[in-house]
Amino acid sequence: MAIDTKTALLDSAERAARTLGFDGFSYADLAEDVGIRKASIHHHFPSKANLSVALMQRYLAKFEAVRAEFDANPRTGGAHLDAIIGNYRAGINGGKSLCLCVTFTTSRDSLPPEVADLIRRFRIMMMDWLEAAFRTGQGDGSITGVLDPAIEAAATLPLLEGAQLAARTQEDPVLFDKAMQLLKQRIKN
Amino acid sequence: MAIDTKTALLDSAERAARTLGFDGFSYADLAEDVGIRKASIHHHFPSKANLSVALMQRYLAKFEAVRAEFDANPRTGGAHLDAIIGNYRAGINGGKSLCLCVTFTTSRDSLPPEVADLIRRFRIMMMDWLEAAFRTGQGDGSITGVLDPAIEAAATLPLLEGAQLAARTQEDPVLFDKAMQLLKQRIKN
DNA sequence: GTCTATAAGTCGATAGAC
DNA sequence: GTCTATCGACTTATAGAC
Repeated sequence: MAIDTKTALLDSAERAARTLGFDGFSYADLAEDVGIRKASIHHHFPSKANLSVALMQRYLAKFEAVRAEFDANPRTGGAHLDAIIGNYRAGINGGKSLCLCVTFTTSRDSLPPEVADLIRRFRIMMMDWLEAAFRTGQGDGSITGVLDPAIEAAATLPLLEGAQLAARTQEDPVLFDKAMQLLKQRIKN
Repeated sequence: MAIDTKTALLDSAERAARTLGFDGFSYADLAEDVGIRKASIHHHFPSKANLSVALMQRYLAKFEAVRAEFDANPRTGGAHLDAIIGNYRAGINGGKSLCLCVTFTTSRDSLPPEVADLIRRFRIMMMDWLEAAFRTGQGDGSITGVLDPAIEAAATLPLLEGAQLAARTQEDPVLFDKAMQLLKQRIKN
């Protein structure tokens, strides 16, 4: 899957962080998973704090790209909202995984301030995408009952993250779907 | 504040877990906070796994009592929903803290299965309270736009937990309030 | 019930050879 | 860029005196 060692390490660390939390895995775990010695990891990521920043940078960049690609063609607001929900649904991985923002938030104080800032930027980006989706959906009729797109977005991002948590508590993606049911009913594509 | 050492340890551990995550504090931290030696903690809680179960048991019992007390007198559905939102709002502690269920969920796999079961019971209790609130509010007109109380509850619990996360990301309780704005607008007390 | 002392292991991180 | 070897700090946990 991974072309180079650095990418393999990021992949392994992201998987571990989203499943066990950032304090729940060690360089020894990564070393075993990737197949190198743990001292070698320090060549790519001098410190674990450094690794946490790299993880969050890549995560933000990935979802900025996802959004940009989806924005390339014109869509209904409902289609945008559906796509965002789909991304969060895919992120739970059968109820075993959470958004990196969620796991990092629980250990916020042990992480470098740069991570908190990247999470803030991720949330602004996602909130902006959601607000645009609701505004478009309000205009084209693809989302019902929209009064204020900004207020809708401010409620929807927490709902998406909370729905991932719900699924994770019982390792059951159905709990994610139940949490999203009310919102999904409002999409008329 | 705490009468006995065991309670003081539970208080300290709960504060630490909700702020730093369960993997983010050690017996040494508790010892310093409570003012005893770390070996003495093992007399009250033989292992850290044991402590995690005790924390979750007390947390569940506390909120079952909160609900029972609030249920003692008849109220509108809107008043119930308001009370639940108020409890979660109080739990964020200025944006520094999360619900124990949320922090424990991120380190789910490192905790004893009993904890996962207690979280499940906590969620069932809270979901039941929410559903009753929406059902009552549907009947007495204190909550607008309720079609299916069960579906509303399934979306609201994740929203409450997600709103806590939002506030925690930037240590700003206003983000909790913004997340709850849409729901709060529907309460007509 | 709290203490001192200590075990046995893991943690992130470094030095230096290849 | 990966390795072996090792460091010092920290982790949970135990034994046994008081």
